[in-house]
Amino acid sequence: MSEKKELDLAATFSPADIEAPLYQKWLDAGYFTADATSSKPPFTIVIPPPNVTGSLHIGHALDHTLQDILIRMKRMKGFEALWLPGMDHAGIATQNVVEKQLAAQGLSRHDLGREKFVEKVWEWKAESGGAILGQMKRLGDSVDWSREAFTMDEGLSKAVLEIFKRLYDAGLIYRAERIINWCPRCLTALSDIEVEHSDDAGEFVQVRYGDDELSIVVATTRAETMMGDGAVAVHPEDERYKHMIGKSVLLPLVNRMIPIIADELVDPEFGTGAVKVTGAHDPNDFEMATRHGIDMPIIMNEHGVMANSGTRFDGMDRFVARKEVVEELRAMGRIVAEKRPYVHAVGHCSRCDTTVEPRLSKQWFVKVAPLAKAAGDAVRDGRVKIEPEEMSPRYFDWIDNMHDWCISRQLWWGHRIPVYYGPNDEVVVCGPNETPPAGYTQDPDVLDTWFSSGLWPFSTLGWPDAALDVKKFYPTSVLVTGYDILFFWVARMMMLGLFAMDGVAPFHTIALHGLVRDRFGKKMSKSRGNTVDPIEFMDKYGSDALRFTLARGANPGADQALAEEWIGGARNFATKLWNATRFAMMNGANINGELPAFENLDGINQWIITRLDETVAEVDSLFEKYEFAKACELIYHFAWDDLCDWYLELSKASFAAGGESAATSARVLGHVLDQLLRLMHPAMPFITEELWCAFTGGETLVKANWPQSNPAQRSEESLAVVAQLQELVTEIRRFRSDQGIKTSARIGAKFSGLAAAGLGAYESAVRQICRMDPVDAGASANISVGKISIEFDLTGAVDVDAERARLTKDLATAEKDRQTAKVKLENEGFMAKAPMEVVQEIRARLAQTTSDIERITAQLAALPKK
RNA sequence: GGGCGCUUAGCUCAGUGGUAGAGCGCUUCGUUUACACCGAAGAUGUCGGGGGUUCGAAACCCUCAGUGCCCA
Repeated sequence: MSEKKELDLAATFSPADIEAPLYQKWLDAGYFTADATSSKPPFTIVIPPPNVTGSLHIGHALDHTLQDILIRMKRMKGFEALWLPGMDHAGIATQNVVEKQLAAQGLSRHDLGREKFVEKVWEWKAESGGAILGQMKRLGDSVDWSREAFTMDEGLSKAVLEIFKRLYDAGLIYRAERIINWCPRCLTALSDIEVEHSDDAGEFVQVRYGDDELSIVVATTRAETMMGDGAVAVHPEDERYKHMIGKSVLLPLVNRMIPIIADELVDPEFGTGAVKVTGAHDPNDFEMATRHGIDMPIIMNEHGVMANSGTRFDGMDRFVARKEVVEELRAMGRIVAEKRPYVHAVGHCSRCDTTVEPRLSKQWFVKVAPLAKAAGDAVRDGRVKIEPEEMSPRYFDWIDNMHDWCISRQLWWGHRIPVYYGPNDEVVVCGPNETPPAGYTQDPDVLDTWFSSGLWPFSTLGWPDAALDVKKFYPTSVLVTGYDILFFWVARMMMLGLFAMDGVAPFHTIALHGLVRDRFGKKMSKSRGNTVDPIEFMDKYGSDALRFTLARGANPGADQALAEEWIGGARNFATKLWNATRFAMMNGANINGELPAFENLDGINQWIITRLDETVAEVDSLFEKYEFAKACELIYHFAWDDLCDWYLELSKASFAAGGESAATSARVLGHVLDQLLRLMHPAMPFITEELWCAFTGGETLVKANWPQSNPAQRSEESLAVVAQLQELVTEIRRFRSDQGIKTSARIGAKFSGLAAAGLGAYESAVRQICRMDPVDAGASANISVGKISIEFDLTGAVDVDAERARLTKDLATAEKDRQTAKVKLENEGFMAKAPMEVVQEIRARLAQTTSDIERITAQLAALPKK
């Protein structure tokens, strides 16, 4: 006998009451702490480290939810699951924030000095980083806090020194004078990828260089840089200019003679076909100037202010100078044509949006060719898979065409470059535990943040020391991140990981998700004012609801839209589950003892177990394929439709009957609920834990076994039985609805043909769900469903018109379907070429619709005439 | 300029050859001791346009038109 449990579950699920205590329970129990000495197979995810000065936005919530789903599932599957949390020091961004704080007090970092300033940044890191940790806990992230890492930690900094030294020794790091992207506001070099191009309105002017003797018209968008011109270049085959090649022209304003050179890089179709060559301020010009040995005077200072040009423009901002230069040239009659606005691509600093100034400068670079080749090959030969695969062309485009990587930054916050210069320009690179010779001074610059985050999958595990963690958990299993940082971060980890770890890639799968957008699919941005706060949503609907909404929208590599009411929908789902569990507990659902033998169960019980098994198998396979949206969709429909709408309703008669039938249903329901809660736990950890513990008395779902499919416990027949029951019940409900009979009203009805249809055993279930009492005679209306007919004893008048309208509509549908099937079967091509099972299906459809038509026609005829 | 996507119900999106789907929204009815954060019933689509392949196309091919992203 099943005993009824005392219910200690409130009628409505209140996330706020359970979430924080449950998270604390998990922490106290140490469930998330991975054991490097375990014999279990490892499953590792390193978190994409959020920027320490930021806060988690909705995109992080998505990213973390997906990782937590994988980690929790693998942990339940018996893996030694490690989800390693941490943060990134985010050089420029963080330094900017702290400098802004200082500026509010009227101070600059130079007022403090390097050491004091860095101290300040650490203080800010402690404050800001703490907020992020709190947010992660709210989300329920099952990360191993004992291994929390920060890119500026001692161990991770050691990894930076080690890898720098190794790369340098391998000839893959070098120092050179090159054109780099310079941000005149951040006062630092930037890598290509930290520059964002946008189409801006500029100007395009054609300027006559030269004098009476020889002149040539060049086209430019940056007139102010003419002070730094070293030559004029034309295409070698350009007939217009061929005769000028090798001669010199007068550079106006500066009054210097510069040569006319020929270079294939010049596009004769563009502008006038003649371009100025400003080697120190343009990457293409730099290439040409280098090839031809042309002077490259630097005519701007680090702030983007004209300097050392020897003209009156010195001291002017570059944009002011541009205007003034054009004005003066115009006054001189040297402007041949002007186009304004001229829309062209202009680079901006990705951190502060200042227009980037290409600048000749001595910097440290990583020679990427061999690293990028290895990183590309790892994906090409299948050692690393990109999910979804359609994203890999982007990866190849990027990695196969990468320029050398400028890694020095003129900042104070970051890993200081471990290079020391001697009195005679000797260069010494120091690895960990190495000290430079006396009298050497260290390079003042720091390294690009991505240099250290590129080491993340192994620096966090204790590398370069022979740490237990590296052995156990490297390579990591899967990297989950947004496609927007495929180049920034993922490519870097691939290159540095393969280099440092002897060709072993840092992960076997890169699972990419998309961006979270607003309800209309528009990108979220502060300027649009359509950003949302994940914490606010968690406060209102609970973490589980937010997580489920995000996971349910996460199709691989695709952006997803998000609207608040959809989170409300997920909250409703949580409440539904809550109440289903309450119902189950009220009716004695349990997991005590063996499940009754499958073959002894009735169709309804077999059916729900079959459906459960199908769902378990499919959800498992979908999660393994990073198909989060589809997996969640299946869970949702199994729980709500199959379990709540049908199984619970169909079982009510059984529970009401008591005795053995109630006991069996209680045991089956207990099993299904137990397994379902396990299956849902990775996506909705809080509510499932709360319900499961209350219901089973168990300790935790975190460490519970993941449901396993058992195809032996499936019955095709039960699927057919319940499909028939559903059709029957739906037809009766439709009749009741059409007749305006309240759902709550009990009516008399008599079945015939139930046994013949194989549903004899389920009469009480149908009566319960349709609220129909047995009655012998006195039928005032009847309907039929297949071979079954139901006579209703309606006290009031039957609404004949409503009934006729419905039957007429059904008849039309059936006739249309029958016609479609008939046309197909009469089509010789179809009969000759369509596969057997398709033909069979259409034949069955023809038979079905034919009998439907007969039945409906008879019912219509039996209706009282008006 | 190059590359990659997308266009399916009012909105956001699934759906890779066999009678068009989901969530939210909408209409009607309803407090039946799990649940009104609910239940039942219902309406809604020339699957962007045009060609082609096929017995059969939302799906495959071509083309046009919109639109988004990445790179230059």
